[in-house]
Amino acid sequence: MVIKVYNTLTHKMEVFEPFNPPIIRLYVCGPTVYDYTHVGHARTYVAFDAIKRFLKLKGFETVHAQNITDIDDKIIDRANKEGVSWRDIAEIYTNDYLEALEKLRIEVDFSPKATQHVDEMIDFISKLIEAGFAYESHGSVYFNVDKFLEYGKLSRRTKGEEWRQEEQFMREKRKPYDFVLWKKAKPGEPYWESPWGPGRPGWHIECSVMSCFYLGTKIDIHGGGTDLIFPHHENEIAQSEARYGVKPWVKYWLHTGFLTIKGEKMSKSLGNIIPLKDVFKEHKPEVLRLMLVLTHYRSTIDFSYELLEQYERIYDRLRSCVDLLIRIAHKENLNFKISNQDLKIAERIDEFLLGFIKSMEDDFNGAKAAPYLHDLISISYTSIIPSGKAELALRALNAFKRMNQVLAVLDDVFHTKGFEREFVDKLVKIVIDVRHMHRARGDYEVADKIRELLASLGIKVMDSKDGSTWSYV
RNA sequence: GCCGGGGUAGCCGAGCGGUUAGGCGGCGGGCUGCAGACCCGCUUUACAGGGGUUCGAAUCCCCUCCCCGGCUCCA
Repeated sequence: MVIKVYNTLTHKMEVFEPFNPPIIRLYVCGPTVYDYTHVGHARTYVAFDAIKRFLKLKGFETVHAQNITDIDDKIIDRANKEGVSWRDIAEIYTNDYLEALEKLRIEVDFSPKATQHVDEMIDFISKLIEAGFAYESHGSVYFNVDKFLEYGKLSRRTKGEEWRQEEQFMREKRKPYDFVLWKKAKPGEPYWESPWGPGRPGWHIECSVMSCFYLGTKIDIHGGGTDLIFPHHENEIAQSEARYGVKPWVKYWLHTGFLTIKGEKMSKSLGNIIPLKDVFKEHKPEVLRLMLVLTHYRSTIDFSYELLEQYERIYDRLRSCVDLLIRIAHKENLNFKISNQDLKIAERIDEFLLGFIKSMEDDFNGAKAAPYLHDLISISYTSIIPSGKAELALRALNAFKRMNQVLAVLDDVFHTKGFEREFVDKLVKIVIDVRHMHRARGDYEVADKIRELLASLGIKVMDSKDGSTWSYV
């Protein structure tokens, strides 16, 4: 089955055909580390992580690079304001970012830092000057946009007036829309030595340099938030295609929709930025991740804690369901005797898995895939768990595992070691049995106390006429 | 102003020419010592407004209204 993707470059849905299958080279524009990572960042990074995980599920091999911009005007400004070195600022927020990736189960193969690739950037810029695509002026270097005839093809801006950028350097630039590749250092600013004197790299150049350095000049997917289309990605294309003469340098440009707060974009001036560390105080990272993966990556998400709490319930239901299935699957009554009715259930499980995968094949549409996850949960509760049949539980678990390759919110449930799980099972069963003795004799005070104590360990006990079941909260 | 993305039942949100997607919430019921979880039923034949094309439109075309984003830095 083919995968379809929406390409910002062509504004169309296209059949996904990587340059050199089964390898897929993926570059995602990472953060400038001058402040805490926020939910908007998470949206983009989780979206691309899910896309990558889905491609892996489909049998592709992926190489994923996501840069860290650790030198930039904003970092310098912040350092000056706080009276600390720019390196300290970069380090604090780099750590915050890496921690966020880990919590959200985002796996990146390369996290290159701009400051570690300054030599390559200087070389890249020199080559652009040699080829006539860039010029030195007053100790800075600018890209000569007029020389790159296809400028504007990604953002579909055709008029020069729409390209204005970095206007404060108008005295040095030939055209208002030329952009800086190398920025001359002012006194007191951090700098690196270069053929044009002390300075630091411009913002756009690092992504061109690092993506080509780690992934080569034929990149399958390049992504980021929609706000990066212009000027950042437009400039990256100009730099890279001018430098290497390759076309297209990137085959598929993918952009994530915004995450807004009460309908408005997060911004410093509105003061509505929600840092991840705040979200994680009360909510599990997996809940946020589940919400983000089950929303289409291009649509706007109007974030609210109420919305997140909806997914919290879904997450709890999912977890309990899988947990119960695992316990059934571990029973020793496997005989693979399956009735016709069981077979029908098994077929439906397969249908749900297939539906999930097909939905993801359609431009990684997590929102379209979500109902199949719900169907799988539902059939587990209505048919599989009550039946207590390990054969069916195993089949459902297999489907959940596949879905989880993309979702990545159940890793801890699946990774609990067999022995450990068995031991905990037996231990909890003993406690529950003891509680039953109290219940049988009507001593509900002790029974409730036991239930309460188990709950404090994250173990939820549920009584029914067939005895008690339990699961992790 | 220009360029994008949208407006779908209380809320979130798929579908994008023909089988009442799904979830969340609410209400009622079942189960239960209580509670929770879970199950069943209802809320649900909804698609901004107007016109057109069609045997048939939430889906295509035209007009209007409204919301959000981008157009110096931003995931």
